[in-house]
Amino acid sequence: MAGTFQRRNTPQRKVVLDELRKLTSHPTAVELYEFARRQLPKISLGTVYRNLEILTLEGTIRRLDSVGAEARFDGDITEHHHVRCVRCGAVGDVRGLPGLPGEMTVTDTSQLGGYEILGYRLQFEGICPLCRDAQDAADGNADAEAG
Amino acid sequence: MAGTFQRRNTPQRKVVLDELRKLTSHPTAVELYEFARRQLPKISLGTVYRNLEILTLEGTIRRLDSVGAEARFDGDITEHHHVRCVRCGAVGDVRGLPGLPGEMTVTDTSQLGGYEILGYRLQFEGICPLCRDAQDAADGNADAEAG
DNA sequence: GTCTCTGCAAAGTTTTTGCATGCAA
DNA sequence: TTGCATGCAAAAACTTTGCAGAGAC
Repeated sequence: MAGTFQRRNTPQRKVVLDELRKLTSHPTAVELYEFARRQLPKISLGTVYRNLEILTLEGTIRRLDSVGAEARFDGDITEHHHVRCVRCGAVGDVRGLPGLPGEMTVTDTSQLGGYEILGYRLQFEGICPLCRDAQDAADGNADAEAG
Repeated sequence: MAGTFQRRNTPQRKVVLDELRKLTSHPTAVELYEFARRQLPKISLGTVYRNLEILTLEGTIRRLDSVGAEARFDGDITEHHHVRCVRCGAVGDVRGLPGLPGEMTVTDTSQLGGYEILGYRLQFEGICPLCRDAQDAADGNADAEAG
């Protein structure tokens, strides 16, 4: 039966989890691999992927599929949503958004195509502070080109 | 300058768009390619990808990055959200959800990490009717194993 | 005739997997 | 000692791109 395997606490798994929890940047697997290599130079990308999958299935971390081409990972599994910068792809956190239902209970599935709803994710799109600054700076020079 | 090119109305582009609009299954590029080949046997997957990108940039169709590993596409660009089946990966539509804010206006960016918000997507997760049926059937035999 | 689009194929990117060995428990 | 996990590398899955010829306008 699935789920009855004995999980082992290897240094690789610990480093992957520790590094992910240290980062607030929602890194990709490859980015996390680079960080992990600083502590375990021989760790392989395959191992990083395998541990990320295990930790995701355990519910220890969260996988963000919705933020672009590659998956990103979040060591913070408390309730929150994400913003993705449409310019640079950075991902930030969104918490306690005013005006949003803290919990949505959907009992009428007739408008859900018969799906049984397990949960939802709110995914914002926007422009991060750094790209806003860059845009503001560019706007100062853009008027001449607009005509 | 970008955007000044004259778009041509090729049969390939028409077929890609027509097939996508016929389907409500939010197909992947490869799935759409299979459908398109029935009308244009020599169409290439690269052409399908290129046209999907063009149509997306034009705003004629919608690309769904948020529903799994591969991108899916939606020929219906009216306002609606999506449900993804966590079992089989199918994607359904969600419309006029009661209790949801039809439009969210977020002016206080302090809780958004300084991001300028452009929009949002609501992404549901659930179990589709087919997988529910399969689960119900399986539950009848699962009691013995639970103990 | 011009210039975008196409088919084909190669290559790029991201993720998974096979296998022999390593190591946590 | 047992068997899950690792490193390495090949492969799979998905998407993009270069190029010469085709075809829309």
